[in-house]
Amino acid sequence: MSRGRSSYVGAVPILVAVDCIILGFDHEGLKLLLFRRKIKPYQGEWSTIGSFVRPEESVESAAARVLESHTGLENIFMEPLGHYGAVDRDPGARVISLPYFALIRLGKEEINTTLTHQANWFDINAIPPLILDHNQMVAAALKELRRKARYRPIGFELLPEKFTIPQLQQLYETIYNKALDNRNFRKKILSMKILERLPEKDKSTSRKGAFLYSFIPKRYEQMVEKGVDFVL
Amino acid sequence: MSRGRSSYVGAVPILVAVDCIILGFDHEGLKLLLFRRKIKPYQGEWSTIGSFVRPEESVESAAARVLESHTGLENIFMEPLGHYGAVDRDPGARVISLPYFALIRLGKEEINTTLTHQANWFDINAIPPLILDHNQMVAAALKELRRKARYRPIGFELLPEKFTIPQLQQLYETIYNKALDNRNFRKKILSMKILERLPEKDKSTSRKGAFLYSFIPKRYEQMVEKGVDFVL
DNA sequence: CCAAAAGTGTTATCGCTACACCCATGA
DNA sequence: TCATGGGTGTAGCGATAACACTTTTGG
Repeated sequence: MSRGRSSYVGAVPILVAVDCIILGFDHEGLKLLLFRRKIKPYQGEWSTIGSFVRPEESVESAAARVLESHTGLENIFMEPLGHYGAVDRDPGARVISLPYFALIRLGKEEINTTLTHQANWFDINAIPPLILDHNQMVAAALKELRRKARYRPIGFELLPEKFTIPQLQQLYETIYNKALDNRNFRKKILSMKILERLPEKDKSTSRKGAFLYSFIPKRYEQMVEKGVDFVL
Repeated sequence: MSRGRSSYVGAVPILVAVDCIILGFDHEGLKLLLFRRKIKPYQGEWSTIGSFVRPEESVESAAARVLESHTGLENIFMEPLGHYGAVDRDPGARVISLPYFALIRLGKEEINTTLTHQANWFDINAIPPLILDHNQMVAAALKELRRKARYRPIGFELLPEKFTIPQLQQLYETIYNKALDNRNFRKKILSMKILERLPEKDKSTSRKGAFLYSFIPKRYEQMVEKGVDFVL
């Protein structure tokens, strides 16, 4: 009982890390942000980005700190993704990892800020071998993304504020890896009444131009609450 | 670098606990298994059952150990349920908790074995105040159970091997807290083709008797994989 | 005027919902 | 014989899936 405030005599503390699986979407498809590891073991290899949880911060703020310090982004959609707790998963020490999965809106700016720290966006279908069990974590994140996309509208997190319906369709097609009928897609997404059509058009991808839409936050939230079976 | 095999200098280890949220189902409804806490602080108060993760065991096996040592049950359906990592959640020490949610089949035997350790089954609608953030964990477990029940067949975990359709319907009614039409329920569940009708009847609840069914494991697994929107 | 992407309707089918009565049996 | 829970069918409606052509406009 001589170890400060702890009354849990005999319990052995363990290193706890958070790892961020950062996904983004742009015209080329779904991307994963990876980093060259800065410490040993496995220094220099590709890895998701993580950090040990510090005594004075919550697990959640550790994850936010990691994301912010490597991308400059704050208030990002993040969600815990289980835990990895095998005894020998990390040869450097016994470490329990709590991965978070983050969805970010890809614009040109974000990509630049990250290129500074030995970072790179990888196409989701061409992920290199990663250290430890990180490939597993990425696979879990992808599975979770697909699950999520099915049961709730997604897009607020992965699309810019204004987007076109073809863009949204492309996002779903990328996630499901499957072509969708554009008439039915439009019908279904519009019938949810979570989109507001703006007066502007995006002419960057066609001569005709596609109308821009934005999510109606209130209705979007209602849909998330209620749950939707968005099989396409 | 004098602390053994760790190459993670400066990282501060933290106590990690697992907590088991144990749910069961019987003729009276959905139940939660709670225990009187054996250690300080909060000794004697109602709590889910937990333990610190030991250096030589994985997180998962810690959860299995806790469940086994308090109920005698092995090979139970258990699933991690996020994590609780606020700095001051436990006044005894900085502890990160990794709750697991377990579903067990309630028979008379199980109840007896647990009554020895200051344990009690509580109706899910009458949970007493629990220590720390355990009420939150229980609420999360319930929410997860409802979510699960909607998106995949459930029942393998909560029902005995042989069960009747009225029993299964009652399980869903309890989970959703909502009455269901028995014709439609039957139609839907049978159309999934995951049930096999046995030649026997259970006569314990009616003079006529209800046919016993069992799940067809293979088809059940397929359904779980594929996902179902089981809104009733 | 043409290439390229955006946008638009209809029909057939399927699954869901709502709803009420007969059946089997033990006491 | 009667009380109790178990078991069954159908019709209407709404959602989904399949399917091809017109519109716009910059070059």
